Amino acid sequence: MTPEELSAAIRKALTEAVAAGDLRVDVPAEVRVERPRNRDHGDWSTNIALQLAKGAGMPPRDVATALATRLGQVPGVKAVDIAGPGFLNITLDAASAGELARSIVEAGADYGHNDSEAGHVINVEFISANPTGPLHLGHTRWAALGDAMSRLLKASGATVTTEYYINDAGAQMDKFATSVLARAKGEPTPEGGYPGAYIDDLAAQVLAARPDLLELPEAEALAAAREVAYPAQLKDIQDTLADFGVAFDVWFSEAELHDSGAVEQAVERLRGQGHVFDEGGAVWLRTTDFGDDKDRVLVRANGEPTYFAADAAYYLSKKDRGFDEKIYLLGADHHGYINRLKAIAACAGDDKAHNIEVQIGQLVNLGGAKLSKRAGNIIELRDLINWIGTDAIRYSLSRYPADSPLSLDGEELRKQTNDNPVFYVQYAHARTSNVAKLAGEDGVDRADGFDPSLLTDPTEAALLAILGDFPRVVAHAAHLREPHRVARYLEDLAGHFHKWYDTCRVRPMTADEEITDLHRTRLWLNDATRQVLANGLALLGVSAPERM
RNA sequence: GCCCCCGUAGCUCAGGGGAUAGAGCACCGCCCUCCGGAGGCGGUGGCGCAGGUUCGAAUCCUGCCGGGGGCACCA
Repeated sequence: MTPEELSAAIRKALTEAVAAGDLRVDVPAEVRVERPRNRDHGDWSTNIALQLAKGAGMPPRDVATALATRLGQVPGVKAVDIAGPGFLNITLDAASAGELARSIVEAGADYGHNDSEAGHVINVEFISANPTGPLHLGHTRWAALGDAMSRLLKASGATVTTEYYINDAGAQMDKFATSVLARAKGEPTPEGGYPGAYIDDLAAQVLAARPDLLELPEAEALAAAREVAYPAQLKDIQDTLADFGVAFDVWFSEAELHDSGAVEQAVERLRGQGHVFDEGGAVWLRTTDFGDDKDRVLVRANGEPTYFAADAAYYLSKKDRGFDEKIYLLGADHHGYINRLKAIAACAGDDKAHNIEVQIGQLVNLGGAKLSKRAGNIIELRDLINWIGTDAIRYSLSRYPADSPLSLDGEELRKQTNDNPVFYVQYAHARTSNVAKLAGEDGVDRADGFDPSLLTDPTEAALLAILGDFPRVVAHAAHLREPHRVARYLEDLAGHFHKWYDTCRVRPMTADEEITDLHRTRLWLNDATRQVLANGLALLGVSAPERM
């Protein structure tokens, strides 16, 4: 019996109790069952009686009693206890609970997938770093979390497009080209330009591609520098992300928004919506109508569109491309953008509570990292991958919510020990893999038998319960956009597996020992655990090694 | 000044109104004739402060204290 089935059974019991006149309440659409912290409280528990007591005008324990007698009759339910103020603690038959092991193995990589976000068409934009330098630590948190979040939403049935907005227009690109050209000429980095040895590398590439560079007129030289350096830098970003396991569906160019006229069109569309006004020679968007603390300029008095105008055009592009929900994952330094971005949505006629969602990732502090001379005393993602490894970085960043400031220690993350939760989880997966491999060599074959009533050990009930919780965890994490819940779940699961492993042997002890259904059934449970560990790690973009 | 995030064990952090507040590390004890000891079992130790809402608050509200971040016709 899965928790979903149990939840349905409780609803049915409620409906029957109401029909019989034992209770007078509205039956809620959904009844939540949860795994109690304390195993003495059964396999599953629900506080539904406490929640309904007020509406029913009865003491919670009386509501619980009315439900408990009916629930006790349900096949697969072994015991129902009323505890504390009115909790219902439910224990399942071993046979009923154990069926789950087989259904997980049969579902395979699909186990955990659910339809809680079905019908949602979502655009997830993250990182969107300027292509004027390498990715660094500041981008890495959202690289890990944004990618995991997208995977979670897909697994929960949403239609998801991931997108990287390339800020390849405007003053910072001019500064970038100027910096590269200066270094190509052997001149010092201009005031306010981009420092760092990577600029020298780009300058060398420009000179290699355009040996005539230094003879060109200034404007042409600048254009040439940009033509070579920009794609090279963008490719560096793309290659680094590929190595980090992050693949974007769309790389969206800001310059194209300008070149195609989309920015001017956006201004006119917003004007048509009635939220644009002219003042002091500039064109403004009245974002204060929708919660912003001041109105924003779209077109400067000198005729140049602002960055904000491109933001508006970009939002409209997302809207036009059919994305009902637009998720923006931004760094902490962008928190001032929340209100103005939401105001764009509202000015465009959208619902700023539904069509746009902005999340702010707080800063990560990494101890022990060497700063990059190449990029000018920042911590480069490329260096992090080489130093710590993709799995450890992604996992470490994925196990904390984005909105909490975070301090990590690089040397700890390098350790292949328990200081490092990623190894705890991966090790559990490697163990399940090894057990499966050795059991196969022993001649234990799942196909020869499955008798879940044999899974009577308390560690087996606990393991089955947490395995059954996985789809709910995925759905919940997707709904809240909180991938860290999956990581925490995996650590919990790994712990339950290790306890079971220590208590219950899967394989025969000796070659002479007869292979029984107990061996086979435990192998089903081992393999179900392995599957869930693998599925969970996949959602985080972390590998599930068979050997470590 | 105004706005946002965060204050939970010695450290890094979970905990979205419920039962005795959890995990890893650190520290102190145990457990391999047994599938990987990168494991398991036990112990020490905590909700910044003050009010409020509630049958019930780490969780929701208000104020204060402390840490981080943000205010633009920059990008």
